[in-house]
Amino acid sequence: MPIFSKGHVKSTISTPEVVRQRFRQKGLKLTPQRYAIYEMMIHTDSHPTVEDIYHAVQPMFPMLSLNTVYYTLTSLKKAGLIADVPVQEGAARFDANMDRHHHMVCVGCHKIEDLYDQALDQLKISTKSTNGYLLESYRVEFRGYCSRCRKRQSQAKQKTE
Amino acid sequence: MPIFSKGHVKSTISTPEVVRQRFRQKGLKLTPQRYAIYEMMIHTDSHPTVEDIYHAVQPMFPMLSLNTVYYTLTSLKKAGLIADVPVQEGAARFDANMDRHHHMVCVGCHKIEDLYDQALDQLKISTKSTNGYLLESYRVEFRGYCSRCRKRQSQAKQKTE
DNA sequence: TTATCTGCAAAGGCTTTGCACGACT
DNA sequence: AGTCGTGCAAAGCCTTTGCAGATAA
Repeated sequence: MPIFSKGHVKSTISTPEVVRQRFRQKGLKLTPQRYAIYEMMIHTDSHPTVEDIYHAVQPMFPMLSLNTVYYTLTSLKKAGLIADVPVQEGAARFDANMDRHHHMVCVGCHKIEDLYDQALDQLKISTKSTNGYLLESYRVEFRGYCSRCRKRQSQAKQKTE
Repeated sequence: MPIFSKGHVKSTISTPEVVRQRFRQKGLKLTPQRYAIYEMMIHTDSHPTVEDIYHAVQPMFPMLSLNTVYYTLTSLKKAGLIADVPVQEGAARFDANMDRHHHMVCVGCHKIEDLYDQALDQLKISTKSTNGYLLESYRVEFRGYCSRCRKRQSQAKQKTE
């Protein structure tokens, strides 16, 4: 069963050596905590919060502090190994998937899923509209209801009918 | 001189009566503080933060509390009279321009400007990509450098050459 | 009159900062 | 050896909550 069923081939391969090299290349020291955090990030597409990451990694490092998670995420982000997910709902969310993609946010359960769409990757703005801006990047965020929340809604509706 | 030089005709007209009616329609009480806050919001396109609004209105109401600004903004948002600007940089930003539009964020000075572009208002996603989501809305955020920051950059570059 | 709004105060959540010890290169 | 990372603690910023008095409808 493919990890990505949507026709997207993940470009991020992570063996310990690859990770080690990637860190060295960016001038980042490779500590066990960092390795664990980065590994965890690579193997999820759930766009975890700092707390999520902390609770996922902490069992392996009982002494791990939240602070270190913050620090690590900041470092990884500066190095371009992860990105923060542009959603404004209290806690920040992070994403180790650096392939070009966009996001769908479920209004019901606040889940965030990746969206791959070629057309979205090629948006063009007429220079007339940009008011002198030199635009370098953009992101598209879709909002709606995920399949599970839709099911839940229609069931709740049936009951009241 | 037109307020909107980009071909956009502002649809929000605000006379005191219109505001009064709009509030009543939404079941909002029209207090002097609220009126002042909403008026201020309507007459700016700077996407102010709560603090910005507070400092703009406070001179007229020396007793005004930040709390009231928060409360008012929450009420106005629930009523659909304003929207929060989807940018995640510490403080929330608000916008009384409810016409369909998108935003350009300046990476240099963090200014936010409106972007009107018909093509952006008609994005379509193939249902194959949506993984069961029922998408209801979306927004596009562009990032880049505004004309002023571009000028500043090129000047700084000249000096070092 | 009554539900809402205001202002003050306090608490809450997320994040950053300071510092000394420890670890990676 | 020296720089960077870790953990603990404290502080910071933005926002929400609680409550009594005031006010718009």
